Amino acid sequence: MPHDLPKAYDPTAIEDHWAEYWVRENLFAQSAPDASASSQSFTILLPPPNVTGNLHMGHMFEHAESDILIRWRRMGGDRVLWIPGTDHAGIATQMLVERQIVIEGKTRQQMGREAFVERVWEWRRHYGGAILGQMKRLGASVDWQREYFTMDENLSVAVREAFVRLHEQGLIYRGAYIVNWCPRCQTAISDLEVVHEEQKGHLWEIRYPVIHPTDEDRSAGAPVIGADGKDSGEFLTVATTRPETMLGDVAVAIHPADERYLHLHGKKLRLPLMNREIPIILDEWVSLDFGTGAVKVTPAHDPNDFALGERHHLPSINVMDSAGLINAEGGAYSGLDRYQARKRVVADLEEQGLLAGIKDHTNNVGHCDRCKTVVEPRLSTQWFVKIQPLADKAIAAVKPDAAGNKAIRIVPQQYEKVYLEWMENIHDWCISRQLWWGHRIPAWHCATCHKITVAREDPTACSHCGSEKITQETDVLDTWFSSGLLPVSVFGWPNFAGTHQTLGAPGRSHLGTGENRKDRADFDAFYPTSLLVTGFDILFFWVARMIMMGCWFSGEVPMPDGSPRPLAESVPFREVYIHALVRDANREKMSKTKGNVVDPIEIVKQYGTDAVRFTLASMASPGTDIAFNVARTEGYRAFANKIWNAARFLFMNVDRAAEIGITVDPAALGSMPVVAEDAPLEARWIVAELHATAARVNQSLHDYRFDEAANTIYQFFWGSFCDWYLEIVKLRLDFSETADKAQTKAALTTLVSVFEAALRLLSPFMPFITEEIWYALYDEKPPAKSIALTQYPQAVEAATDASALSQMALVQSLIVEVRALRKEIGVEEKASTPVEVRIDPQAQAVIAANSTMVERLAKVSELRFVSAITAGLSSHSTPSFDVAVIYERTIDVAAERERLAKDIVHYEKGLASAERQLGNESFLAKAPAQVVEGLKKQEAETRALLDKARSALATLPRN
RNA sequence: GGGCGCUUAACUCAGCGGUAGAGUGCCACCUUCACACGGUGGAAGUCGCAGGUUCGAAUCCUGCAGCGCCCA
Repeated sequence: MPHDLPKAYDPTAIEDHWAEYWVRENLFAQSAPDASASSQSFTILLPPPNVTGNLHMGHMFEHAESDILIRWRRMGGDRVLWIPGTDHAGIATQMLVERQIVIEGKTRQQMGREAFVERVWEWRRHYGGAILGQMKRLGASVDWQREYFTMDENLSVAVREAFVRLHEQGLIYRGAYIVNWCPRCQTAISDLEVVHEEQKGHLWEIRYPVIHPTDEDRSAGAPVIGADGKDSGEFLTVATTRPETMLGDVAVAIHPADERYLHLHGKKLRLPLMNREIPIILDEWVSLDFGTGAVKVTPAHDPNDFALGERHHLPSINVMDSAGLINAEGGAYSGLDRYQARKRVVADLEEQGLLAGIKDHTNNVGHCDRCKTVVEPRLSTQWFVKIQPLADKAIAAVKPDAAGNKAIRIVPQQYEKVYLEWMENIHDWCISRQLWWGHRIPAWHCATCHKITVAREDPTACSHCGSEKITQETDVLDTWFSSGLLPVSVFGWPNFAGTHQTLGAPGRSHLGTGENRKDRADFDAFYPTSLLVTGFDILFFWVARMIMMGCWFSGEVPMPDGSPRPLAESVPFREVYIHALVRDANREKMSKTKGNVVDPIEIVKQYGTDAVRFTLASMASPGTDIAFNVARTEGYRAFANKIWNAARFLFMNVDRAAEIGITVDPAALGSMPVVAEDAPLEARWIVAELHATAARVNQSLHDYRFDEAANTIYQFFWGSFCDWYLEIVKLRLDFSETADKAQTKAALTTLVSVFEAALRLLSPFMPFITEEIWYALYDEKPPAKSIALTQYPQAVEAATDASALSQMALVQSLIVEVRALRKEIGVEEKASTPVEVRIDPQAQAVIAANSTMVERLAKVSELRFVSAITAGLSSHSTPSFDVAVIYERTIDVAAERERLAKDIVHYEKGLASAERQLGNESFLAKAPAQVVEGLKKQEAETRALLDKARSALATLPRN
């Protein structure tokens, strides 16, 4: 029998083996069921990690939680599917490869688009998706056969179909707007890719000379305050944090009600440095309090100014090129970098006496999330999705309906508000990126009629004028455009029948052929997915986009029976579980710059995957970030070791039993253990505890309380099973000639079956060690290919043995008191002593029936039941009994006196509190009866204990 | 500026209306034939502060202080 396990558990010795085995055997692959299948499906789509990324603690945490849920559901009998994959991460990947080729002395421009993209593919084939390899090592029970990549052919088809369809629906437009522009990456980026950081800067106050009205103005009836074309000698002072943008100013705005400037209504200003006349405009958006109350308007370089410009029909003057250099529109400053230009502009203004002041000012400066370059708001032509129609559905999906039902439940619920807040204030989505790596926009510009052709198949001629002079749009789509589609695209959309038609004609007849049904079998079986597990920082990234796009496009796919798909069935997932953030031991956010990043793989190497998973699970309480501390992991490595050694103990006994012909019936394993009514107390107790534990764990997991579930199992395994049950069962495992073989066999059966069930209970949390021991338990010939494919323990109501629980509690209490007494009076560890016990008859029967337990676990040589404690130097009292240890040794009277005095204070306090409440009529009148009863009982018990402690103190010898 | 969260034993966190809990750490003793990644026992908290509601508050409400996050 290969039961000879090493004395200490070494995770590194087994984990690689099982990780490889699980992948090799494709144990977690899942296919669409045939029509007769009755099991419920439980599906999770992995929020796609960045293909350039490496696994960090946050991933490991997210994957641990997902895997626990997935393994738990799988063992619970659901048809489980967890789909892994990666995101092509446009900017990040392009940057990474660009850096590589720079080292080789090349630029992507030199290489050309096609060669560069091929180079990126090459990179991705060799190095991409390191995270997935790490997931394999960590045992994530995903279906590797379904691994996706957002640039895959089938997913690209989905992206193209989605774009074309939105375009057909009038929801995609192209226009010039202010976008966040990264001068380093040379592309537009989304609001969410901009990281704001507070920076100390300045607020420059600049005087703009007020000029006299021209003839033209005068003829229009404007007030006259001086000679034509000359400065009036008056200035309007504006405040700005970016003085260089004044080169592109087209107006200055003031609040119409601002009394300081009433006389300037209708006037013009001369823009310093550029000598351009610009109007003073009135707009209520201007804040009276900020700066001077006058705002320079630069529509091409600020989103608010752009909006102002639109309202007031002002031109936009773009003074900067894509690299952040001042262009020809910037006159004398042309060619300067934006910061050089800032210095020069300020210096020149000062020289001309137009700088009114410089104030310190802390402002939030946007940086590119990828390269940390300061983002420049820039006017450029981009592609947008008109988001409101999509957002409306996405709001409806999360908001409770009239009956209080939600198509998507967000857990914890507080994030629902955050989501709705964001979704209700959403802006049109800029989906174009000036990159080469990504899904190229399927639009063609016509050189003849200048119109745009958008098509599913690459066109050869303009759809408007037929000209063949067409060129494809160079921009690619935002990565999230493709990741947002994943919930539908991974299940085959739109590559099944009934989707190549426009809205308004949802097919019902497309399901007629068997082939079509097969095409969409995955979709029918797994959409909507059950759950998305992700961090709150992703709420607006994938979660929001998946909901918008999932609802939009799946809504067009009829239900399997041909009926229209309701909202509740068109959502991409039914629940979103938002997990906490993992921080370092000092609660600091982990970051490369701070150097406090904990590499999960390193920790795993030291402590084992199971211990790290268990740490993460046990700390995953809702609403609190995890301060990852290896001290906890050390504790759970010890836990793994404890289980390991419990297994060794078990195997040792199984082997010894086998020698005298006692074996455990395999039929006793694999389900929930039950026990005969006349079985020994510890057997009835441990089985009852197991059922209670299973019930609690299932409930906790159902509530996403990973911490409760983990701690419950920990308590059971270590506290109940190892500390008590194993110690007691040693009494029953008699392998001698004279042994009662039936008793030994029964004990062994309970021992093994409870342990086996406990392994299954623990398996989702610690898949490696449980797999290893489970195989050993079955002598390497288990009834399934993996413990992960067995049944999860489910509590049976009838197994709730309250009397076993209370009787065992009594026995445990007596043992604990005797042990404490022995310590107090200094009994040597090895010595056994008689004890006196004063106890009521009913409880005495319980103790008497289990006397061997007490004798063995408390080192008692003789149990003497008495009507009052008569012997012994020291006694302990509990509400159930008094107990004294008989031992001939002088006790430390002073210490004993101190202990008793302390007890007395404690009891007095408790008694006073109880009496105060019981003396309160309104308490008696208003508190529930059971609370009053409980308090009365407690009062009586405390009083008795107090009396006993007092008399014990009085009888102590004087010294 | 708007919103959210946190403050409980030395540390990390549960508990969220009925006389304070866990893990780690700490102290003492113990190498007992599963385990020293162990066993046994023990010490340790006026539950951030101030009001209020309640028979009763760590738990509900209000204010304050400190810490953190998100959005603008």
